[in-house]
Amino acid sequence: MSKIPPSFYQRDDVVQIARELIGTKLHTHLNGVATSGIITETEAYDGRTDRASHAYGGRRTKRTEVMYQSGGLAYVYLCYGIHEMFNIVTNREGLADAVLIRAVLPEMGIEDIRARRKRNLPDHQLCEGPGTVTKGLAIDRTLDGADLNGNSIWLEHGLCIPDKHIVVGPRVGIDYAGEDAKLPWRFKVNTDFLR
DNA sequence: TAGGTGATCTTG
DNA sequence: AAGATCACCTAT
Repeated sequence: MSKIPPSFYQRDDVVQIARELIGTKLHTHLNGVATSGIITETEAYDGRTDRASHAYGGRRTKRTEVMYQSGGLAYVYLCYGIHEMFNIVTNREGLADAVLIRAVLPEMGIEDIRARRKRNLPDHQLCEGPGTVTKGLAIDRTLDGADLNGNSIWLEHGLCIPDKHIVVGPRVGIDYAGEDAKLPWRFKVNTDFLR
C-alpha cells in the first residue's frame, strides 16, 4: 500500500534494482482512471559502462537529461516513431542509470487496460512488451521526468518472487551494443508462474 | 517478415 | 542536412 521511496531508486546498483523490481506493482492514476500491474520483466541500463545505454559515454542531450537526475523519476521516450518506452531512473544525480519496464501483469482496472489496448487478450498478454505496458497503463511522454513519489505514477511493494522463478538473460534488441549485448541484465518471471 | 512512424545522431 | 538507425508491435 505504501509507495516505494526515492532511497530505493537512488542506490548505486542498477542490475540489483532491476532484479528487485520484479514482483513490485506499477500504478498509474491519470485522467481519473486508476490502473496497475505487477512488474514481470525488466532490463538494466548502466549509463557509465554500457554501450546499450542512451547515456553511454556521457551523452547528454535533451532526451537523456532526465537520466542524469537523482533516481526515482520516469524516463519516457519514443521508440521507432510509435512506441513509448517507460524507464525508471536510478542512482544518484550525475550517474545516468535506468531500468526499462518490459512487461506487467494487469491487476487493477483490467477492463480499462483492455480498452486502451483495443485487443481481447488473456490478462498476462495484455502488457507483455514495453510498448504495450505504456499503452495499457496510459504512460506517454508527458510523464517524462515525472516524480515516481507523486500521485500520477508510482510503484508499491508487491510479491516476493524467488530466484528460481526468474529467468536471467541478455537484453532484447540491442545487437548494436557489441559485447555489452551479452550481459545478463534482463529479468523475467517464468511464464508458467503467471497462469 | 515487412511496414509503420518520428526523434536522434552521423563516415553504423 | 539528408539519411541511417532505433531498448517495438501487429498483421500477413
